[in-house]
Amino acid sequence: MSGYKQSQSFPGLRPQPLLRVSKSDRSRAAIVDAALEFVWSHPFRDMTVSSVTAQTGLSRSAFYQYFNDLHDLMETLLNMVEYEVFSGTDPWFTGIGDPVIFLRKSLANMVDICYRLGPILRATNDAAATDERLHKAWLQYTGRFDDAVTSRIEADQEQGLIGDLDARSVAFALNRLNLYAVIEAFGQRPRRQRAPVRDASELIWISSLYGSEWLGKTSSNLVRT
Amino acid sequence: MSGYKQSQSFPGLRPQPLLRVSKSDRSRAAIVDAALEFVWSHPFRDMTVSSVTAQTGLSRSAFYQYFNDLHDLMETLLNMVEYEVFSGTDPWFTGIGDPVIFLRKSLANMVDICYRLGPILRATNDAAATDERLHKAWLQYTGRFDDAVTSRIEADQEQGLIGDLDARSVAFALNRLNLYAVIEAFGQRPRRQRAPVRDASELIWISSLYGSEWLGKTSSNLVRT
DNA sequence: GAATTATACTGACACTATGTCAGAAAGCAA
DNA sequence: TTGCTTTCTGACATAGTGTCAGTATAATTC
Repeated sequence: MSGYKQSQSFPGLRPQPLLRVSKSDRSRAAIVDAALEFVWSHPFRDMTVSSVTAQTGLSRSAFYQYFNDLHDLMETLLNMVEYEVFSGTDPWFTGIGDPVIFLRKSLANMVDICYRLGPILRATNDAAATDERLHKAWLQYTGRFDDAVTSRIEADQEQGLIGDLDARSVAFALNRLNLYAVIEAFGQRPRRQRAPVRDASELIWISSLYGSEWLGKTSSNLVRT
Repeated sequence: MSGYKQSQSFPGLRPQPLLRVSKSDRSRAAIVDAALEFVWSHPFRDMTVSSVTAQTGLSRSAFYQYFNDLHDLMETLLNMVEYEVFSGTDPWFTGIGDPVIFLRKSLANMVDICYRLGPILRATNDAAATDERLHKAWLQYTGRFDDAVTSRIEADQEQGLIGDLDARSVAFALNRLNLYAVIEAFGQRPRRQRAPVRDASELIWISSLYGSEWLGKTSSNLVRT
């Protein structure tokens, strides 16, 4: 579904298949590393094929052995980010029990992960503005999030925990809040602190979904920095 | 402040100075019109200097008489949008009385205006990803909004209408919600309906600022489509 | 470990879009 | 018409892209 390649096949007896990396694998990884390095300290608009390959010792044209273009490379980074963020937000999506606790946990994880990956998220978003294919991939990424949040809201509505609201529209709006708040807060210098971003997210998600009376109630087991 | 040029000077007796437009003025306006036309039906990434001037009968190089580059042109569009959106959201920023009513009004206006200007907003945002100067202009634009919302929240906190929350962080988060929800919902095809977007914004802003108990109370005087 | 095959890589090329500039054309005043 | 100013254009240099024929390096086989 995500095109994210796990070292899936592992045919038993072959010796150390995970360490047996071809030159091709190493070059490709070097390019990805160089891209990660690059977006950490430069905006995407300054990225060129030369600037990436220069970090690897490869010639510019070697790049095209592994990726169709820069946007293709950025799609790889996007898939990495998506995997991480989805893992981190799992608690609320799948947790059983007091949903406010799980929501807090998911939001806190999301903020932490995006703090770590902020520049990548920002770069992939910027890159999506200049490429049709990557833009579609970005929409799919955000769309999957919208789906997951919508489902969770609808499930809680059936339990009577969330009132009568348009789950899809609210999920869409809340996700845009999170996504672009973290991109702007953590994706460029000077990077903001995590706590205020997280707290604002919590406040807004909880009060608009479960009602403002839930706000202070279940936070005792969470560490505030 | 906004660089938005009004026909400012009007030295009394000179005949019809408003109609006395130089050729230069007309050419410049033609380029702006062509850009507006363009972004309505194409993504910004497909915009080139040729594609814009072709609509005007001018040669490509004439463009540089009026703008430094495409991003300079887009900054003009951004200033137009900013002016409109700021005007529309004025009620909540300056209104005296029940703030929830004014907030509703401002959000509804904002959604209507952004529905009308969605493609322009989207194009300027996309363009900002590829130009340092325009990116800064964009940050200033959003920053002015953050300031205005923060002030209003703090004022209402002094009145005891809004509880103890970090005004700046919450303003930042809520503004990102609005901004990117309308960009995505109205800036590209297929465009979404306005009502669900507006209702979701209302729900989230009101419940997180004033508390969810305000939700249904003051909506009787507002038309729902 | 030499021979053979397959893979990875490179430099040169054609192409697109940009921004500049000297000079041509058009507008305007007297 | 003349002369002056504003507006516009075609030609040029530049930067980055993506391709390809051919070379170098790695992997495999004996």
